[in-house]
Amino acid sequence: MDVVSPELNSLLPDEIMDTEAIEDVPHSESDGTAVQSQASQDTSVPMETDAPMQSENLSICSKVPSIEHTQTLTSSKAADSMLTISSGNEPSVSVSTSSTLLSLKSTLSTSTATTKTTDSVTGTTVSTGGLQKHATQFAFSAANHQIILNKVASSQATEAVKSAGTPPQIIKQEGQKLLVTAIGKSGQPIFFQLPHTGSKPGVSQTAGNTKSPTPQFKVVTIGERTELKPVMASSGNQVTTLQAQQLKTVQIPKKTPASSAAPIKFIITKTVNSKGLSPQMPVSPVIQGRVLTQSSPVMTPKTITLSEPHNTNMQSISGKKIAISPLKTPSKVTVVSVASPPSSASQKSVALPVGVALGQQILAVQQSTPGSPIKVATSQTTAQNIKSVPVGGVGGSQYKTIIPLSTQPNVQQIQVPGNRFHYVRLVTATTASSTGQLSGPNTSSVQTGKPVMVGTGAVRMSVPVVSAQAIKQVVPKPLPSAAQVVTTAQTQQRLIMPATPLPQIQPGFTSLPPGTVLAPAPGGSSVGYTVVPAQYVTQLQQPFATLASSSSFPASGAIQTQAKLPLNGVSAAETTSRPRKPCNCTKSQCLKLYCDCFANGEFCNNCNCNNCFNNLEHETERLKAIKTCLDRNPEAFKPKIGKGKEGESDRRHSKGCNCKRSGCLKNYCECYEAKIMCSSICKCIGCKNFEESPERKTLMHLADAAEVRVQQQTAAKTKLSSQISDLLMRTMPVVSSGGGRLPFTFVTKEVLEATCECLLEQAKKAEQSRQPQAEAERMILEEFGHCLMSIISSAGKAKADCASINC
DNA sequence: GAGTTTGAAACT
DNA sequence: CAGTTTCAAACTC
Repeated sequence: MDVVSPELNSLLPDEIMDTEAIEDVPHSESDGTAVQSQASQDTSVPMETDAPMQSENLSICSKVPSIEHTQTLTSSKAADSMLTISSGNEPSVSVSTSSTLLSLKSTLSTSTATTKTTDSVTGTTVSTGGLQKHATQFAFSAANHQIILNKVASSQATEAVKSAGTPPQIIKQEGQKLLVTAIGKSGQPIFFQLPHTGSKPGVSQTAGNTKSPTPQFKVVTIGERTELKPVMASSGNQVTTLQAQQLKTVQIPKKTPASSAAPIKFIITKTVNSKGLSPQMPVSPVIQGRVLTQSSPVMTPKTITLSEPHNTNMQSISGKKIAISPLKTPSKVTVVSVASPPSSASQKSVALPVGVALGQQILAVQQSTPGSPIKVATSQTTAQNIKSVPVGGVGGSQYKTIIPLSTQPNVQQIQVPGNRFHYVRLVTATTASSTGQLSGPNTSSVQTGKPVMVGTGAVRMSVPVVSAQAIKQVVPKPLPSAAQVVTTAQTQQRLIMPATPLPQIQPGFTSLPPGTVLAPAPGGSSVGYTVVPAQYVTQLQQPFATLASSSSFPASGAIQTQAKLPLNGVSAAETTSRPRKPCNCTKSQCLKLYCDCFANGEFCNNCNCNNCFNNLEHETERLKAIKTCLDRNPEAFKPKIGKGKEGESDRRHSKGCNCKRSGCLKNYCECYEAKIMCSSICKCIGCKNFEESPERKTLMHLADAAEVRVQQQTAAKTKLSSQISDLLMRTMPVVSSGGGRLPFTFVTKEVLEATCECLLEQAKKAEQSRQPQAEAERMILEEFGHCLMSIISSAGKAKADCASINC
């Protein structure tokens, strides 16, 4: 799910802000997508943070008739994290984790066979046994570093939990349950109850209901994060087989005690098997897991990923849109299933954004010191409007799901085709995971409540915004010496953002540049924010919608690791690679719009600038500069190339150029640079950048010709290189085989001179004997033949000698 | 790579 | 709002 704060929405380009495709859904049908913490009164709660929380309890309730379901959960252990999500009819997700180091890889297939997977590193075992297609629940338990994923009756699960001595937080979600209890160190089991039944609210699901709707989304983040993860849920009656395609993700970044325990990251994604698409086929969940990270012995962050492949065919959702109301009602989140046919319009998805608000409503996420459990309860009153709008006018339309920033803890970068700007969407793990399965073979629908991204893939996946400290650690250029980045083969750098309180600048947040994300500073709910450019996310190469926790967020410079989990079918490198010209600013400190990096809402990275302040180390100055620019021009950070008026070209410069000498046919001209023609709003002099301009045509023709020439040259080079390589490959065997050398290699200078002397001597001999010219030539040629034979003979002999030596 | 040109941004 | 200055990218040599 894409998230853009209401404030940022106002800054988004027209493409994004286009609300034509918005399908607004009445709030009454949103099934309680709102999520609000009890402490939501604190509007300054950071949107997201990886603050050094040792524990947290989250309760997200959707479709709760009354506040009674909104509870503040209390964790008895400092290291425990608990998140409870419940929707109206008691569908719920409850996750509680301890500091147990855990790596899990499991797969819950549709078959009844028992699957047991043991992680080779941690020995964590996940087994799924006796899974019945009709079973409504399975218990996912972990004890002593062992997670057992079983499909059990709800009662069994409850008993198991009780036996484990850890009262689980059970959130019933219509048609499914997800219950996770504390893992680990005390042997508490983890239970994931994922009932499939479409039973009525409050009714425990029973096995055998094969037609029950599949579990809805799940994004559960547990750990020491202060922000709450958005949870996508749907009401039971509206769950259809199409929704079975929903990807379900549960992220449980678990922060262990700072001493030696490693943070735990749970990433649980669940997607119904494609076979479940068939109405006749019972839908069975598939859970896949993998160990995402392994880090240093001191800190051993481990990630449990339970994922169910999501086989959503994005093609099928073309033309469908997730309607999200943009800014009108920021406190409302409505996710409309756009994939399903109108006939199945009954589908509803409930977005339960658990994300931390950015200076807005949303949950109050309290951060406690290590050892002090945090209690966070959220209600659904702060549902955010979400919209999906077509963006980009090139290469087909794309849709972006935008919801207020406040509801999403994760960011997802949006790249609009033809647009230099890069936007950050706050996305849930569910979103990220779902997009990762775009190529899936199935179906015609998109789960409700899921973000829909249709397009050519220009929409980039993102990385979660982590705590300010985390971001700061990996600030590319201004990286402080104390910063540490430790990565392993599967670890990921994390951002450490500064905790600089910036309350005085917060008013300016109402109009941040696009591509900027506010991240809360750790240590408090109202401390400050860090503006994180969208591009910065990719700079850090964190194309994963996973949230990691760390054991020590305090300024100690904790090492952060992030597991790599390719999303959207794109590898990390592919996802993160986005070429950008480095700036060369020398006087502006990269805090003025002269700097392209700054103008694009990006941090400078690998630039050639001097005295750069466009980084996290100078966040205060940067924010001030942003505010200054916005004061001067509220649209300063809007893309200059936007939609034109009716009947005009889709793309045109928003302000028009003012060229005087370039004829608008050089890159000095912003219109020309953007490969668009000047429009009526341009104030250029001597403009030649119009449709019928012969100069422009000539220039374009030359440019095309040059491009063709370059391509041809490249092809020629490639071909030549290939031929050379081929030739070498042919000759190499001759040379290398037997260790011999070709005869001609024996024709050295000395041999040549000797041969010539022989030939001359033969010529003298013929002359002295007064032989006819023909005879003389014959004698010389014969001598030449003798010489060649000698050379060949010598070569052969040397080869034989060499071979004998080698033997 | 240094110097020049250019036009947007910033400033007055 | 207009004129001027500043700035960095584009361009030229």
